[in-house]
Amino acid sequence: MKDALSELLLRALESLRRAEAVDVATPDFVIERTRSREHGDFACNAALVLAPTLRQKPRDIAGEIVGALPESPLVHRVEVAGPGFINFFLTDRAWQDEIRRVLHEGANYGHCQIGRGRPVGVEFVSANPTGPLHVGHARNAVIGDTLARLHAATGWQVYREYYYNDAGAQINNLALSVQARIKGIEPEDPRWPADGYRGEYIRDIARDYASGAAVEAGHPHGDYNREHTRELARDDVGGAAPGTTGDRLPGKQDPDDLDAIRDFAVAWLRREQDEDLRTFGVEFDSYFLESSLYREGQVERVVERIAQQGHSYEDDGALWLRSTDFGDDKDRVMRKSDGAYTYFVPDVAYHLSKWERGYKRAMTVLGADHHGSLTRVRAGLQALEIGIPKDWPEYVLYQMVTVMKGGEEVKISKRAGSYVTLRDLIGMAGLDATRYFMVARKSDSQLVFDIDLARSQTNDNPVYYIQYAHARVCSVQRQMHERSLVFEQHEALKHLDRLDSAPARNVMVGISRFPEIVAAAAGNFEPHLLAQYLRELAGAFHVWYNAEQFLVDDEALRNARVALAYATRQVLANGLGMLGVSAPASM
RNA sequence: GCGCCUGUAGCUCAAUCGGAUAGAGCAUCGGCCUUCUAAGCCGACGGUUGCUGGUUCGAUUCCAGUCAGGCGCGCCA
Repeated sequence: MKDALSELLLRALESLRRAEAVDVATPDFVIERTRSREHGDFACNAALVLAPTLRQKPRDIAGEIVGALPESPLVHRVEVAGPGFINFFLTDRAWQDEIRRVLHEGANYGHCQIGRGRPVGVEFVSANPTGPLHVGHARNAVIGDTLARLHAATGWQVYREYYYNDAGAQINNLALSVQARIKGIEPEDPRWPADGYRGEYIRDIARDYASGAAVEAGHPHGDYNREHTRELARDDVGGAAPGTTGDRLPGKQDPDDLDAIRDFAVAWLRREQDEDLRTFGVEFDSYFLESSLYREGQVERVVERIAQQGHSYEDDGALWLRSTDFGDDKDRVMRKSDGAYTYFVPDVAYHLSKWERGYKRAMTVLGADHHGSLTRVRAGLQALEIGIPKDWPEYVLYQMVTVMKGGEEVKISKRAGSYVTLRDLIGMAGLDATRYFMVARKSDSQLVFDIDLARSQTNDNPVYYIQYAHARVCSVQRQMHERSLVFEQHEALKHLDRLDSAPARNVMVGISRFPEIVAAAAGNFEPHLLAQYLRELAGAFHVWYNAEQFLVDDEALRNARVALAYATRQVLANGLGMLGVSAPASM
């Protein structure tokens, strides 16, 4: 709809330019929905934007533009208002056409081709396989998955990827912790490893290892990026290649075989994370293991390349990245004096891999507590001097989640082992509510997840409000069936002019916003716009539902109303689908 | 000390890359079920957008400063 108006304006400006009334380049105007009906349905600020360069009064310019606008069946009238806005009042026909479009396009309504099939890599969750997923990962998972769905809906070829930090000190720490448990050492024991993981799950892993139980850590689901899958197939963790059914990795029972313990523990935790994510409706196209970067020499390669480009230096026996050349506030160690690499070097190698795999657009969903690594990774990528843009990859930072229960904050601490897991959260709040809450607000504000509130499944919970609207339409459909009323869509669409009430009109206007919302939510990495919008559309529907009876005797009127109800249901279903929230037929 | 994020109604949050009269829900108070699901609807109450300046036709939005909260600043990951 916006596009149609934009087209009209561009034609008006073009004809003015030919008449030499406006001799500047097309201004960077915006067309937006008005807040108030008095100002029409859409407003455009083109005249206000042009005024300074043309050195004319905005209202005069607006008048000229309006005079040059071509006729359109969508536009009822146009007026100049306020300081120089051009306000469009649309015809009833315009809204009715949109309803026809919804019913015609069905599940595709709201989709667009902005992405033009280009590949985009969405990396999210990427939790260390050292413990169960917690509420922070839940927010990450929902934001990432929703962004992935939104990008798919806007015409991008989406690849979901999970990066496993399965190498380094923390994994060693995991192995030592499990080993201690195998040997019956408790965290209070002086022999317990320093900074060992104290969580109960360590005990579970130890028990399974000692009993010789097998663990499968494959990922037998999803559509795989074949080239990448082949690369990962050389992986040695658990012997499992993503995309295969996964190999069974039995515990060796030997308490002194630290390598075996490490592999078993990582596979065990990956399996658990996979299960949780699958339950959560989140799946990945590929899993990338940090260990593969070391094994294939990619980390070395990055360091050498940076050195070749003259962006590193040695000091105190360590190798440093001159990251201050690229906007960091201090230089960073790449290789410690003991020869080990610091964590961000494999991160750079990993992102280099993404670049080489052709992700001209890549986004990483990252908790705000890791935002420091962002500058370092980008600096490292710049230091490679291979033409990677400064702002690549794009990061979606989300602020911390605090969990409230019984009026008290539940501390999240992986080391202490006392934190609310994703599994707990879903168990308490339910899948739909958890997913909805996690994207219902901007990712850059902190989120307080009140477990008591979330589990009280009442009208406090906006997800029910939305689902209820969907279920109500389904109920109307059932009623029609019971009363042997027939809905003929083709016939109904001829009578949409009967939808002349204010509540019905608000529903139509609300529906027509959906494509704009989807495009904005995807383009700005703001999935909360969609969550918010669905609440508003459901609200408009409930108002209309209460204001007018749908199943009336007048057949033409009845069909018109049912058509609008079905269109509403379609948009709610499409939107909920993008959030990964179910759209129940009855409640 | 430096960097990033946040500050909007009693509470939880919106506000479409600077737009016109800042909107919802919850809470409080008052109404609506012989009609398609009352998990709903209608009405009332509720604001100096933390504070002070600046930029301009216009600022919750941008800039500077300031106050408050969160996160991060390691040869940890």
